Amino acid sequence: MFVNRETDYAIRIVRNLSEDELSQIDTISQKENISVTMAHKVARILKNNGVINSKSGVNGGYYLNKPLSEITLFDLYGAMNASADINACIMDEKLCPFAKTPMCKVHDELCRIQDILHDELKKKSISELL
Amino acid sequence: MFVNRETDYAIRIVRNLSEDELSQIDTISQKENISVTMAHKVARILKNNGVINSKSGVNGGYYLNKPLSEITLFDLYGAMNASADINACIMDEKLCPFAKTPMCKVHDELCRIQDILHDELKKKSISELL
DNA sequence: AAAAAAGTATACCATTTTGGTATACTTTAT
DNA sequence: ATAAAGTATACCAAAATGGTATACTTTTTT
Repeated sequence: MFVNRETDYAIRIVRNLSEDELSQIDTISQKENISVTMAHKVARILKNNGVINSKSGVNGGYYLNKPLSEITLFDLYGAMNASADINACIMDEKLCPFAKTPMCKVHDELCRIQDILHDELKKKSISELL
Repeated sequence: MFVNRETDYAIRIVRNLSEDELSQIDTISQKENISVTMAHKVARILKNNGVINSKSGVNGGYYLNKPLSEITLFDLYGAMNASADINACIMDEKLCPFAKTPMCKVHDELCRIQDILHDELKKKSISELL
């Protein structure tokens, strides 16, 4: 599946955050029906990849550094997945016997479709998914 | 990866077939740099899913029932993958806690993007990838 | 200082998917 | 009969997926 479970959870967690207040994982996990341990895991990954921020301790929680309207599906996809490429030959040309000489039409076409897909993921901000 | 190795092989195998002549796996596997056992495996899957046809025995081989220009990337993707859905919540609404009541914007948006992706896969015929 | 709330880190687990190979057929033209 | 070609089944190792468990550290409040 292109969008795996953790990426799905990431979207639903982030749409509960804002710049001006701290939100707790416990609350979000209830609201979005995600197990609390899984929600912790996903939030930590998002933080380690710079998509969200946090404050530890009592009254702590997660928050955003920029408005929700400036975070896209592509940002979340990138944070949760090793690669956003749709085919291995795009990521690693060694896998494509025709990458260079003279040229692989399959590779070209998949690149084109990937661009369209990425554009769509970039177009949509998470604030539009509330 | 959205397009896995076997699906990639499927595209490169099919683009070597035609309606009017029989092509042998051995030849194709050399031409496309795919191991002969893997090429056999993929060809068999394609045949079992009705995308290509074959004739056994000496001078046998694989062939097409309709022109290459009428076979799309979507056809091959469908034959090689259990589902063409980009998110589990699209395939199985039980996985989406908000599928129905009242409605999940994430689900809706992913459906929209999936439609765009599928349209692109349907637009392109394999004859354009020679 | 102690307790409580909240995030952080690491590690582990079972299951499924992926990518691939091996072996042994069956079918058909020569 | 033989050889060429597709067909079927089964197996395998490695990686990805989806998830849990345990044990921190950090910070506020009392």
